[in-house]
Amino acid sequence: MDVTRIFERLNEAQRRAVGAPPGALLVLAGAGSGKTRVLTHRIAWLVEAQNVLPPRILAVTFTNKASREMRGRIGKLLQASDDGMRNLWIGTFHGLCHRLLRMHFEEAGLPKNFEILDSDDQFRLVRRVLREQQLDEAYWPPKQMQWMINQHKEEARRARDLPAGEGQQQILHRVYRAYEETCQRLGMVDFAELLLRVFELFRNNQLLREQYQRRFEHVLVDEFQDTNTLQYRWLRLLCDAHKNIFAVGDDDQSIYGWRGARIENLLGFERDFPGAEVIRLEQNYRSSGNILNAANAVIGHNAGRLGKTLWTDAPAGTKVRLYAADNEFDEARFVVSGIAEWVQNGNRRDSAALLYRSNAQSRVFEEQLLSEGMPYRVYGGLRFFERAEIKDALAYLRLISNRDSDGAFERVVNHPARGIGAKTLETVRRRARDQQISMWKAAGESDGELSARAAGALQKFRQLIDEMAAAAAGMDLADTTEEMLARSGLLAHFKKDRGERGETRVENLEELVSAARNFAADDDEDAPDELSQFLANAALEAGEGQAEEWEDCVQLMSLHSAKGLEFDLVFLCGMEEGLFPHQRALAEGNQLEEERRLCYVGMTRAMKRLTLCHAAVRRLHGHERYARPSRFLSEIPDEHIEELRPSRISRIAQTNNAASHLELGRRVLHKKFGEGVVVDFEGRGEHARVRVDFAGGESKWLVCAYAELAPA
DNA sequence: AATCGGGGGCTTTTT
DNA sequence: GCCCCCGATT
Repeated sequence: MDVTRIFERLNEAQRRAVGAPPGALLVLAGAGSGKTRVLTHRIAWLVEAQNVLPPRILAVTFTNKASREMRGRIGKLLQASDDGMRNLWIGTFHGLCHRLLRMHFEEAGLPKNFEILDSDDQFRLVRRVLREQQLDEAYWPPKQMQWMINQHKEEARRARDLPAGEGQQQILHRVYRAYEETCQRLGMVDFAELLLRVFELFRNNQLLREQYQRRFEHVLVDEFQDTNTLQYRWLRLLCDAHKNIFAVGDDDQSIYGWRGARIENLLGFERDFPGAEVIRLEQNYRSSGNILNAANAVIGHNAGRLGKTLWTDAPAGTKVRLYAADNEFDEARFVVSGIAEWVQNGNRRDSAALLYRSNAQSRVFEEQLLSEGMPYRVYGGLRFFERAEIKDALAYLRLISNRDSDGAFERVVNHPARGIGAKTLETVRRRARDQQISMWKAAGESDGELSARAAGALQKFRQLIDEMAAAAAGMDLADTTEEMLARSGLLAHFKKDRGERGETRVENLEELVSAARNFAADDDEDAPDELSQFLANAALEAGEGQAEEWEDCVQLMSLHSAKGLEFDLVFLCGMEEGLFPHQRALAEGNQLEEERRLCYVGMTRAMKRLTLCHAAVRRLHGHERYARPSRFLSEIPDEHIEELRPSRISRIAQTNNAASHLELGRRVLHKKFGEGVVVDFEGRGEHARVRVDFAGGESKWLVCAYAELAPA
């Protein structure tokens, strides 16, 4: 056991964290401070220096990607065999809960073959429940109902825990209750349910709780600032006996408040775990000095931080560049030419990233990149297992695996078309509802209510699925998938769709076959069959946004997607008030700090060069908008900034002292014309003129020196 | 059953 | 202004 090997590549703070005595420990890990390194080394230290057995350790992450990466790094560190690593539980909250529920489905009150609903499946089920409850979707938007249900679940509230309520409340609760009942009846588990079930299981079952509290003697959590209420309660329950929790997070990088993440979990850690130690990792190994200091200055404007100041040994490097574009096209031209130059200087394209606040901004950049012939990759959008054709194929597989899967039945019973129309389905649906049976079973009953043709079509469909299932029994997963694609007519359906869209869909379906071929199922004796595992995996891990792209590409993504990544060259675009910080965040009032954290996250992605851009004019929602530069820009001290082109906006002020309050987008008041907005300017000194769009619809050029424009 | 067009909406995302 | 969804139309 060579403990020095574990410590030798760590700095002082990292060592303190890795070698801390058991107990509650909060590691505040700044951007680029070696967070994953500390987590992985902590586990190595527990195993090698403390002789903790790997099955005694539980490590929780948020994304599959993070858990894969951690598993890989620990494997290398421990030089453990695959078998040794299998005993080490590393996974996402949802993945771990799924595993626990598979093992304890009975105690959790679930059928053995329970199915996982992804967000889309859940949405469809909610919509179905609404229809069954005779509620008008226009008044009760399924999206909002879904949100409401998840909200309750994340606070560990069941429908039965809610007061009866009145009016709207009463109906909401009725929907929630009906949704719960339907899920239970059909053996469906949505994402939040995975966690809630295990939480309730541990809470209500003392034996099991104590068993797992003993088993997982050491609990480690990554991205702790992203935990929601339920996840945090889940963790506390699990650690209740020993309080050995090693939580790593960064309050400054909390950017998911809008989806339930509670930064309070991090801020209140010392209160919830009395005697907890807090260690700060403040040495940054990523960015050069100017970039880091600029980012520090921005985040310094947030109140209510736990407090941390990152520093670096690295040289100051180039200053943060600031470009004031005329409009979004100018911005795109500037950015793309900057990347072209970077590439000409011998750098890789994929070391350059283009970051923005909202995905819609990517379009202009894409057009420019396309016209310059520069390969790029846009992150975001639908992921592999979320694509319609893939979900269609999965629905067939789900039916093969479980005939009672109503969601799957509804999705493909008439897709491709086989003469089973809306009327027939309505009858089947009603029958299923009345008798509390699945649609599959309802479709199999012949009570003479349906026309012979409709009944025949349903029988044919049932026969098709049965045949596919029978064939599947003697085949492996990939062959089953291939057979299903052929027999169902799905592949043929998309093949006759000429054009690019159909082509991509066929490619995706073919890709699904290779995904099935490469799928490594768990072959424990108590593991579910291969197909069930594949389906669960598809729900829990939606896969990459695009088929793996090996070409060296410029990276385009939202600021949120960029978290956790790093690039030599970063362009942070669209830094305008209203866009970033976003209008909706400003309107909500308390969300400015999260926007600022997002800015901090974006800036700290850059290793060598960071360029910030804003445009004076931007077309947004069909209107030209004149926006002031983001307040975040003015929060960066001048000493770290190099202005590549003075802003047109500040030029108005520079060229005309008398009109220094004038800038594009500013509301002004004119004695005669009333209130308006400054939309353009020209000239300098006493000749400076501005164009003002007045509220009455008139647009006028006014000479600043005479017009006496007052701020509105 | 596919296609057209009107209407609404329009921040960020993982599981 | 663009995109997606839904309903109506062929």
